[in-house]
Amino acid sequence: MEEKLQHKKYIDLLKTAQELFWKHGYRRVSVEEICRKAGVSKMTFYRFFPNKLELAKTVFDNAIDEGVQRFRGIMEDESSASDKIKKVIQMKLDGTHDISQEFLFDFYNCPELGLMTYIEEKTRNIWAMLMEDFRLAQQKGLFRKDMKPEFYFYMAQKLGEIYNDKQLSVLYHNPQEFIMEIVNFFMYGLSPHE
Amino acid sequence: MEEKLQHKKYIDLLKTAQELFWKHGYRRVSVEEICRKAGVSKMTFYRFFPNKLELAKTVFDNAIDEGVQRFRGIMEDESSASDKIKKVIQMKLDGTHDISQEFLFDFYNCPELGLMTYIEEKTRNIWAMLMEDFRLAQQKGLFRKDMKPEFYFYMAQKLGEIYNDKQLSVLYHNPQEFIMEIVNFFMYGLSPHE
DNA sequence: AAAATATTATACGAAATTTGTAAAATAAAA
DNA sequence: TTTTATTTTACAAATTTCGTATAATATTTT
Repeated sequence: MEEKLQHKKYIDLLKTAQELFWKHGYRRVSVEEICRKAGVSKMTFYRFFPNKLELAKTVFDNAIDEGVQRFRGIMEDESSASDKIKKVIQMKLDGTHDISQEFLFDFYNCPELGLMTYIEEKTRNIWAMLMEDFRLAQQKGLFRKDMKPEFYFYMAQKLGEIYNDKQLSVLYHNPQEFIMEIVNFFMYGLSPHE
Repeated sequence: MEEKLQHKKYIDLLKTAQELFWKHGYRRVSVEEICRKAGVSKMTFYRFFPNKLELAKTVFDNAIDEGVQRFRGIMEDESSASDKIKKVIQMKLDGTHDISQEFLFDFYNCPELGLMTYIEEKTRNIWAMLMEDFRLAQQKGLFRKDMKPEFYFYMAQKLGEIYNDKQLSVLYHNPQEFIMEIVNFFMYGLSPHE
């Protein structure tokens, strides 16, 4: 039974944990709560994970992997460059796939040592990987060439924060309108289009 | 200093508490967290509220009062009957003003005794009050007369649940579209309009 | 400035929650 | 049946949270 991924209970635990962590962060969620909601006993939990922290790391890793996969999927499909950007942005704003701020905050500010370096290292690797992907797409002519990839990702990162800004969001009648404003600014800057 | 409402700190505590309770429910939020976020020391907290539970009750009461006030505001303004209904529905779907499910769940399932009866009693009173308001508006010809007020409120109550149904929501491209579908169904049933 | 008041910082014991483990009881599979 | 997987229950240790007491600091009032 070395292959944990085969076990339904293992999958259930991961899913439930992500759901709760995404919503409430790391510290607000207890192991027992996860077990209860996933319909798994605490004992089997501890057969799959040595402790709560390792569970969180696994959830974190999987989320990153899935994110990278999605990103590549978007990059490799047939759509136009602007569509690609839109899709990436919408993925970020969606929230269910991207890593939740709530979770990241707890995860990062956890007194347990080694977590910050863990996240930083992981992030650095992903960062380099995505950067390379972007550079390739750029060479193929998908994106403006006079733009540093780092800047693109930095701005994409900022979108989440902007989107969560209450002060700004009240200016729009609904979330969709707000998203489109952000996307459009990101796509066309201040210049008119079409 | 009998008038607590005059104190800025008191207001800050209530606001912060509601924000956190609404998001994470009752049990996940600690007094210290509220104090920290509100920028108030724990001591002053306990000068305003005897304990966490009383704070929650106050938050709850205020939310209900504000809800009733909003409802009456909508009822008394100049707009058409259909606009009134739309506004009430949108208020319910908005979520920031309405009482959060997360909070209500914890609040209700709390082991502390007397809470359920507390909520039930409070709810019963509000219910009667709103019912009377609705009946009056109905007499003035604002709403269809062959409809029981109770049914109207029951359906309005159900809207929240429907709106939160994931299975249904994926059928729509964005939340706004989904809301409009619900509103329209509520407004016109199956018959075409305009 | 001095006195009175409001607020915070810190420390603390008691209660409650959470963690991770152990052993016995059930259920499922070989 | 025997083996394996899972749950239930109980538990000690660690952590968190609650609510209070006391001393220190800031703010207002006189």
